[in-house]
Amino acid sequence: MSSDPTLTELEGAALALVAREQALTAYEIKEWFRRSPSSYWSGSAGAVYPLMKRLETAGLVAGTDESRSNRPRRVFRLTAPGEAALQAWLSDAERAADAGHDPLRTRLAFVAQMPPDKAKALLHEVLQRYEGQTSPSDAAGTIAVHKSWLEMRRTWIREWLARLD
Amino acid sequence: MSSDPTLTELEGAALALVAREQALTAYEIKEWFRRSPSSYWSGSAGAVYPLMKRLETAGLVAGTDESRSNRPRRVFRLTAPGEAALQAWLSDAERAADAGHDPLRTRLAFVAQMPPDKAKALLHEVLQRYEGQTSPSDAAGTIAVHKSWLEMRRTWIREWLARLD
DNA sequence: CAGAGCATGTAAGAAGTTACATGATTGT
DNA sequence: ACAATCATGTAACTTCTTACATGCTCTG
Repeated sequence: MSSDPTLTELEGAALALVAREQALTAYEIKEWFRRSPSSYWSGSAGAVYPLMKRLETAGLVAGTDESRSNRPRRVFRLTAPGEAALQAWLSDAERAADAGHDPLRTRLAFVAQMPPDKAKALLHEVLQRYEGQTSPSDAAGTIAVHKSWLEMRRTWIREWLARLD
Repeated sequence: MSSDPTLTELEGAALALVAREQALTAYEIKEWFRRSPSSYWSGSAGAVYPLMKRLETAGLVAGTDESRSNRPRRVFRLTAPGEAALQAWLSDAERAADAGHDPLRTRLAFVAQMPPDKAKALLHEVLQRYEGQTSPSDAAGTIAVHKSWLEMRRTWIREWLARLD
């Protein structure tokens, strides 16, 4: 940001959330990030409140004060420039094709530095942790993506377990 | 870091690289990160040189000055505590099970906010970009992981293309 | 009506990015 | 010998994290 129209991943996701729900407070957006299964979206107040201020300054969201008592309550809605920026961010194929950050993939890249039984134990434990995931209550589309992603990962891990034998 | 033994992902990967190659300079590590297919590992000097200094201060690598002329040249090797820290980092199942950061997954989570033809176009372009990837010259294990990861992703994307029809 | 925890922030610090500086080395 | 680029950093800035402050609102 900072007068550059390119959104960070956090900013883009926040914008997409506001678009989906029509109207959200910074707190609600923060909570969504916090509940997400990735620690990349840590959902800290120190990240989200300033982020929404940046988006508002950039004119991508409009905040209205909807306090119903003395406590301030700022509700954000998407603006027309915000909708355009969101579409550009969503359809950015270069970003979408990036390999991102994948702690398991990184460790597999160095699996030769581990004793084989430790490597297999690691993969088994990751599988178990995948099982233990409770699907967070969220929009149906988000849940479907996470479910199919988990399924893909399980297949991938089983393939590597077989390869390590 | 900062006297805490828990390594960041960048630190762990740097340590694993040093372990794999026996002896590396900060420059060589930086270049490895830069060539990686993920922009998460941007491979900037401003990240890697201070990082290696941190690892050395923490006693996880030992740097020796191997200048052969006036130019300084610092070569890092793994220490015994470094080996222990590396093994702990590699077999950290909690980190490995984290969903990490995945730009495509994030966009799919908000695919309902996109016009369907735009969504399909995005997935097709990501597939094309995957094709265009030249396998970076690196250790065989790293290449194998990236190849199988790409294959998994292609399958996943084709599944979503079918679902969007 | 007292305590828990909800909601809105801010402050200090960590870790990364881009951009620059500077000297060494290499190719022509 | 000159230019390109390799290699080693450093400086300023951005963004995120952790930790705190503060007042509101709900529940027993």
